[in-house]
Amino acid sequence: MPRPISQSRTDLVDNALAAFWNVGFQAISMGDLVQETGVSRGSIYSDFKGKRELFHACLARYQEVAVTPKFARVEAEGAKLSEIKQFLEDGIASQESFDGPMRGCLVVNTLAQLDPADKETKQYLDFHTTRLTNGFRTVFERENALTGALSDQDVIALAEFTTTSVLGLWSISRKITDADEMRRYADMLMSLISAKLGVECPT
Amino acid sequence: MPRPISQSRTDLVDNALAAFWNVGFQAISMGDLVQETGVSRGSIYSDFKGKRELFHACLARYQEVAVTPKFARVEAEGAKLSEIKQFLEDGIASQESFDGPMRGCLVVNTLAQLDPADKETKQYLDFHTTRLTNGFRTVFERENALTGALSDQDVIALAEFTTTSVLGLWSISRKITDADEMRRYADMLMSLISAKLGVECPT
DNA sequence: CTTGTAATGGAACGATCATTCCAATACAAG
DNA sequence: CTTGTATTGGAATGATCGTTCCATTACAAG
Repeated sequence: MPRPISQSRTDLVDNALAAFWNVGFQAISMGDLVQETGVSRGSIYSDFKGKRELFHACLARYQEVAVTPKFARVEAEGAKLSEIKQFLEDGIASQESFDGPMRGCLVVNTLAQLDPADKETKQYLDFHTTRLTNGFRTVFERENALTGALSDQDVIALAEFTTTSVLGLWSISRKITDADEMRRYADMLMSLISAKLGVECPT
Repeated sequence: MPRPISQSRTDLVDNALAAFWNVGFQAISMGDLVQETGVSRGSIYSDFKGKRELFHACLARYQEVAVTPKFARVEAEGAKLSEIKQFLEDGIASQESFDGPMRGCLVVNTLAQLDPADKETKQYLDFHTTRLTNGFRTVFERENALTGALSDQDVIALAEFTTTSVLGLWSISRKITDADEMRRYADMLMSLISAKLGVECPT
């Protein structure tokens, strides 16, 4: 039965995002995508040039539906270390409650199978890491303004470190079944950052 | 010309390891593997049941040729924080001098595209992370014996954190072109660990 | 109702994949 | 030289892949 209910194309991207996230870009086929999204081959190819372009749309959408809801509080005016702690807890809780395989972070997963020649995909990954680092840095600058414990360079280095370290959390999350191990990681990260900044560790 | 010089099968695994590491398990084909290793299809399939089993042999070999040469000093009797610092610097220098695309760490790459149902491959990844955590933990215990700053639980948590954090370094290394950024990360990690343990940061 | 549009299900295509198979052949052992 | 074995290059297989194409059809606009 062709032409059922005309559905917004947001559905396509949202469902494709879930599929890419759960299974991986390389591992999932266009046939799978047709089934998972409920959108026909013809429609997918009329909206996107191919699998890769659809994936790019999903990477952009990932920021909206997965990153922003959790990270916006860190980017908010006046955010402090407790907002970073909450960001980590949100991510862990979200992974914990997700009914399915450990999917980790789409950006981290993509990073690991990125074709070095694929500059276009790389830009989406750069955006993500830059976003995290900027968010962390602004918070660290705000905290550091009170104590002046760190130089500007050190604040930036601490922000870059935090981003890298968080990527590690999502990397290893794909084989971790115990969310408490992730919480121990988050507590330790907060403890180390607080000590470096010379402020109280949020509880 | 069939049957040239009989080469040890170590060549097969070593060259296959390089191929898996550079290109990735999913992205590389058996045809590529035949070309990269110089071993015929028939021989590969007579030595290994298939692509997956060959990959497992490569994951095991990875420990010998990539991990042990760098991490053994951390696992050595009497190793201290300076050995961990050297381990990080070794990895960064190795990535820096490698002539080719940023390959990162084979274990981290595999983690990101691991089929959750593939318990067999998962064991090789578990081995790696356990190895790192144990190595870090032993060093931290040795350092902590001097100051007694941390509880046994905290020492373990710090070791787990360090492992996770290092995985993050190798994850992001695949898109980093500037080795100095990795060095800043390593310095910050050493600084944070030293502070937590209450000992001098190795220089 | 008529027309135009948008989306359908599914066939078709050429490429590539992992795997199997085998006749041909080089070398070691006798 | 003869035999046995290990390895070869390459054909063959059956499956799956991304992509293209299209007749069909539901719905909105007139």
